[in-house]
Amino acid sequence: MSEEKSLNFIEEIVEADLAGGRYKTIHTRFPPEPNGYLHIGHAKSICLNFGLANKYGGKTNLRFDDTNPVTEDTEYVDSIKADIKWLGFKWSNELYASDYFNKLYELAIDLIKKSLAYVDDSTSEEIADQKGTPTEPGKPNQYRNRTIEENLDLFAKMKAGAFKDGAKVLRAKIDLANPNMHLRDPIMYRIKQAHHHRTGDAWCIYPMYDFAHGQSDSIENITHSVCTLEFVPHRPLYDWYIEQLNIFPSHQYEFARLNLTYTIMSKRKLLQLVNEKLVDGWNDPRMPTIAGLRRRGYTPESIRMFCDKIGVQKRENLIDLSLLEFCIREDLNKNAVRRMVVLDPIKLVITNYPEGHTEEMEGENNPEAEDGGGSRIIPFTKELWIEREDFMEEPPKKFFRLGVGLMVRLKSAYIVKCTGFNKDEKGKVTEVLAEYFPESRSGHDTSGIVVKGTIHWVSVQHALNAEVRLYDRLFKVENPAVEEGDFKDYINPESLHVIENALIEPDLRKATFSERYQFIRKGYFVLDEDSSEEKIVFNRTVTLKDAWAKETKKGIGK
RNA sequence: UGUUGAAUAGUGUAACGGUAAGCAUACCAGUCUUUGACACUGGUGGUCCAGGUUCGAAUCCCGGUUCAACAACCA
Repeated sequence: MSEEKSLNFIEEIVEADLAGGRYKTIHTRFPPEPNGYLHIGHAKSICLNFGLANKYGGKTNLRFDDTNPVTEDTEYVDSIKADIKWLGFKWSNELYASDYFNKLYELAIDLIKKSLAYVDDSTSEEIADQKGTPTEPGKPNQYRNRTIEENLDLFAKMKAGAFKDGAKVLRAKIDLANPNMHLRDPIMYRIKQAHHHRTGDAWCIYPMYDFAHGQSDSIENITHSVCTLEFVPHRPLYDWYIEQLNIFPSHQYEFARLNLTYTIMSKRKLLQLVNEKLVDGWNDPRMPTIAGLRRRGYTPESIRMFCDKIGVQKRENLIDLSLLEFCIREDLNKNAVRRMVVLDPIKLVITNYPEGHTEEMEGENNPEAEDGGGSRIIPFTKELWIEREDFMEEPPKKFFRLGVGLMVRLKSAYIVKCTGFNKDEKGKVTEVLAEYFPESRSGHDTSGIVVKGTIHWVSVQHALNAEVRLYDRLFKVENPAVEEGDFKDYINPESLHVIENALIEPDLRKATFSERYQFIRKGYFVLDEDSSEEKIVFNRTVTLKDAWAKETKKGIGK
């Protein structure tokens, strides 16, 4: 019945490898460097790596690529683990590149003994100079001819701490004229007198990415080492080390990283936003981090759905934020509890309703659920808060809300007809007057009146206060990464709008962190971690689609 | 001026020499509606360019164009 879903190119490779007997089972890994929080781009990689193993019955390791002690920290290790779990994936082994420091050191010695590595005393500038350019070959220096014995001795001294940072490096002896810059005697080890978050002060030499990653893959018997496109030029080096070392042949495959409109995906830039306090930490709800999306109210299901929809390919891409928004709406429409909240209130007085009387209205929790998701009680009284934008003194045609003479249904309650309004001395409307039709009560409507519009409301007497944070896109341009100048100049100054005193229906007092809410006609919301007994805080995850807003925008355009 | 990779509706992604080039989203129009939501219906819109091979090309070959990555003691 179900349509055959086509495979992505990596799945095709895996199926061919399995079918051809190259491997009996596959083994992938997710290898973050613990120097920042995971973002939605990592989610793509996580879904791919874990998804591959899940689909083909293999395993996925979580391996921290912690070979640079100066940028890494256990705070990041912890957040990364929490985020992967939250996304719904389980790793087979929790491993660290630093687990392999001894092994890697031995492999380096092996290369020295094979005359394939040497200690170089040049400064980083000298090395850069001698490397040439992509169009000009590099030149060897005097250190390239050191004897095996001398190299062995020097490398041992490097490890023992005999030299200062930068004084010497260990380099692979490959080909200074290779058109691929990565093969021009790449650095394998550098000296860093730095404290490592796991190995402490045991080491003062640390392997470079290229001398650690492939070997770590190999040690773990990773069959398919999947990474992003910028590592394509590293692949010959990845293969070279494995071949010269004669170790398990892991293979590297590359896919295009995720780019999303109106945001940035560079860890370096995200860190900058955090450090310069342009956002409220790594988990600011405007951040594209997993922690930020979680706080914003995104669900793991919605992010997985998104990753599934964007596919996996080798071409550069820039995905519409609207696709991510579609995914969360899709999920939340089915699962969010409906509640009424007035963000920008104006009072509605029902002049023919008895003073001091309260009626208990029943409102279904979720019309998308089979049974309506159950229901809750909503108190109805003579004075209600409604949304200021739901009343107009001079309503345009097709305005299905309130204006003198117009009728609407108050959601889950009565139909009312607007009879007038009052203004203050400045001309601002202070209250809207209406009459209700007693026989139009929701569920028992015998009035025969048909209205086009339904609006939400909250009883003045029963409403509670809450802070509501409305989030919008972090940047005002589609692709801040390619704009001229500083990316921070393109931050959207209106990315956060705080409503201090929104009026929420009383049932929301029971709001929980795990529940998701749809504030009827306003959007999807989630309780924020800043909430306390005294103060309720909601974050807007995403708005509802709003055809009327488009309509009015078009009107303005004319 | 080098190497490597990539070009299919606005965006993303299928089609593996034989489909009227499919799907999703976005957009437009309409139906429905006690959420101007959801749901449903219809629509606009595409193979980077030029040659060649072939009965037949998005797909193979050949030029060209455009974009991206690569010259960190970062990963």
